[in-house]
Amino acid sequence: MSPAGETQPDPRVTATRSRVLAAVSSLLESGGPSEVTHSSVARAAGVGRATVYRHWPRIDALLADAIETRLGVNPPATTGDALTDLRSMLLAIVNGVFADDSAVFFTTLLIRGGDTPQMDALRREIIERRIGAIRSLVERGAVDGSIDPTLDPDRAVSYLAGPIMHRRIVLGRPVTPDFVDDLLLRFAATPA
Amino acid sequence: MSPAGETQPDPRVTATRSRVLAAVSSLLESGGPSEVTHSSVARAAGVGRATVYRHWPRIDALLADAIETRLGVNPPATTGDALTDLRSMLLAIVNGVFADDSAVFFTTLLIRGGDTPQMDALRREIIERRIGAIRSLVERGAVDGSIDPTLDPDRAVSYLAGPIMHRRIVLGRPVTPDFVDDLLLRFAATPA
DNA sequence: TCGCTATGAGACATAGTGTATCGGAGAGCA
DNA sequence: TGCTCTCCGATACACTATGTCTCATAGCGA
Repeated sequence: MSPAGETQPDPRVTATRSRVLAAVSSLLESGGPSEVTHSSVARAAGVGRATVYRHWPRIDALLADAIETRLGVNPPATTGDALTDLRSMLLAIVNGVFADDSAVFFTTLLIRGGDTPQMDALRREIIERRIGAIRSLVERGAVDGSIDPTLDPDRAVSYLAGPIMHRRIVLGRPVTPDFVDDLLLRFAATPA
Repeated sequence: MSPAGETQPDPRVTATRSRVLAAVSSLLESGGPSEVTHSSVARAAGVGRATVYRHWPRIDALLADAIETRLGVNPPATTGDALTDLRSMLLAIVNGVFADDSAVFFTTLLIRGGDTPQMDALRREIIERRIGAIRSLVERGAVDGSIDPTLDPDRAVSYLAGPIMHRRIVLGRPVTPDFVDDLLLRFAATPA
């Protein structure tokens, strides 16, 4: 018998779900959110159109699920001093949310964020998770002395994530570790 | 007779054009780019559907025109030293591209930027105009001594515009003059 | 093996899209 | 004022997309 209350999901369901979500990812990357429709997704996934409607009656939910599976994970590191941790945190963000093929997911989240409660909740959650992490590191750094104590944690978030986002999404140029280091040196590190 | 070669535009054309573009702006603000269709625009503008198709056979062109009329103007100031000018430039950007009711236009430009050559050209032009202005001010400031000479003009653009964009679009919080001042002090001003 | 559930295929009404046509109203000019 | 030309709105049309429903089939768990 399966563990009490925990029913094993039907492998057919998980199979179609992953096939569909993979198709959504692919469509989102190649053509943006406007290309993601029930029909196009069904065609791309090799799945019946009615099946897509069954699982995700609304497009928002479909987009939200696809975005979540892509941007959901975010492994923060907690070793060393706060500045070092902040550095690896920012690099993780660069290679995660702002990675070449993930940027569309993030901008979609931003622009479609207010469309539906589910989407809005996802937007808040994904953003807040990163914001909170940066914020607490800045606060810790003010104590252990590795980060400028006059830096307002609330603004620091924009100071640090903003330039990365701008360079990647507005300018469409790569964000190198050197960029992040210079950013930290100018903004966050304790002045000599 | 009208001036050689320059024919005065038909007032009917300019009238419908402005009515339609106003409707697009309104739809874009209230519901985002996905709400902007030939039908919805025609309905909102009180104009025949065929008329919209006549002027803008493609939606991209319609969006591009609406975005251009909104974000097209950008009055830069050139008095005082470079840092002062940079400050007023950033404040102009805050009250222009990133103003409450203009932010959608900018994000639309970002996400739909690659859709069509016209849209892409507009995106480049609008961004480059601001980028170029900031860049040249930073270069000037390195000479007149008001801006940190070790600041790479290329990166300065992201350092300055990024945080503003992040605070406004990602966090959805207001960008005050004080925010800009602190930003300039930390990033651009010559270290004491 | 057997019930149960998810799926694919298709039917269906409805709504939206893009194009073409046509009469009427307004602009420009003498 | 009267004339011509252009633009507009309305309508028709073929076509595609959307959302819902039904039903036979195949794979699942026991």
